[in-house]
Amino acid sequence: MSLDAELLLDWFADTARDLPWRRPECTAWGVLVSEIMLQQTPVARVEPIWHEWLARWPTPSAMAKASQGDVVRAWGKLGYPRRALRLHAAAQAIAEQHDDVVPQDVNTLLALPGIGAYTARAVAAFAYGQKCPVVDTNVRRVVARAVHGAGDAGPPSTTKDLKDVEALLPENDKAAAVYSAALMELGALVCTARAPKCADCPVFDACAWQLNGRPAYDGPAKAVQKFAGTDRQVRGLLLDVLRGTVEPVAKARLDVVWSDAGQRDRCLHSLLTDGLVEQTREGLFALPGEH
DNA sequence: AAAACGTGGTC
DNA sequence: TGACCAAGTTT
Repeated sequence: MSLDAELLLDWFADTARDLPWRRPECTAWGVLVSEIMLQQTPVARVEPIWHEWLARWPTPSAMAKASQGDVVRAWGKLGYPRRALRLHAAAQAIAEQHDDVVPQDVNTLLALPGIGAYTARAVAAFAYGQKCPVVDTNVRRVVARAVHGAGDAGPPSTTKDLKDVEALLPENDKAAAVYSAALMELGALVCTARAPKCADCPVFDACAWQLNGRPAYDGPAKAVQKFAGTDRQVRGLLLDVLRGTVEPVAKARLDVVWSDAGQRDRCLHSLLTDGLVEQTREGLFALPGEH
């Protein structure tokens, strides 16, 4: 079972969103920044911040010169702010060890902080037009349905997932890279998690899920992430105070965001450990590297 | 290998 | 309204 590349490529050419990191003039650095920002964060929230970042830090070396605090503040409310710190560290590594050029090699990319199996291949494919399987949550869902005839993807298995997608890719490097983007776009726009728009699907006729009678997902239940009341929420509240000020603040300013002192202090400590917050000699708190 | 890690929109 | 979901990585 394989999906007709031409159908998907034609659909992509007609339907794909005009995203700034897909423009021909976008640099590899721009692609890398987009991929990090898009980890678990929707396109609509990434786009404006991406524009700000590329205008402010058009190259890895430009970002390498910024302070960690500047980067964390500019990250705003994209979420998972450790990504900002890791991207800053990656920028420094690229500037210092790779002549300010984003690496093309998957294994070299994998060695950079914050770059994992997905992002390394996304950069190789989308920034450099290489043929290599790019597997994200969209692609896993599309493959689970269209190829395996399941209702949804089961638990991830990097090795098997890469192999599944590798088998689908067209021979030609450039075509394979566009095909990878098309697979993701199909999952994002048509083959969605809830209420897939099968009537609009370019590979409807070849879809194993359709041919299989659209069975429901039968894999293990997916764990739902709680947020309210968790350390994640409290860390977010604490960091939000610091994002809003340039001057270091007294602990009392942080204490007001959460009533449970034990949880509050544990979270502040974890932020310090993560390097997202620093304490000044005077005992005040601030974003890192700005004082 | 499961769990931690932000934030906001949607149905 | 609250569960589910969003271009994952790290430990």
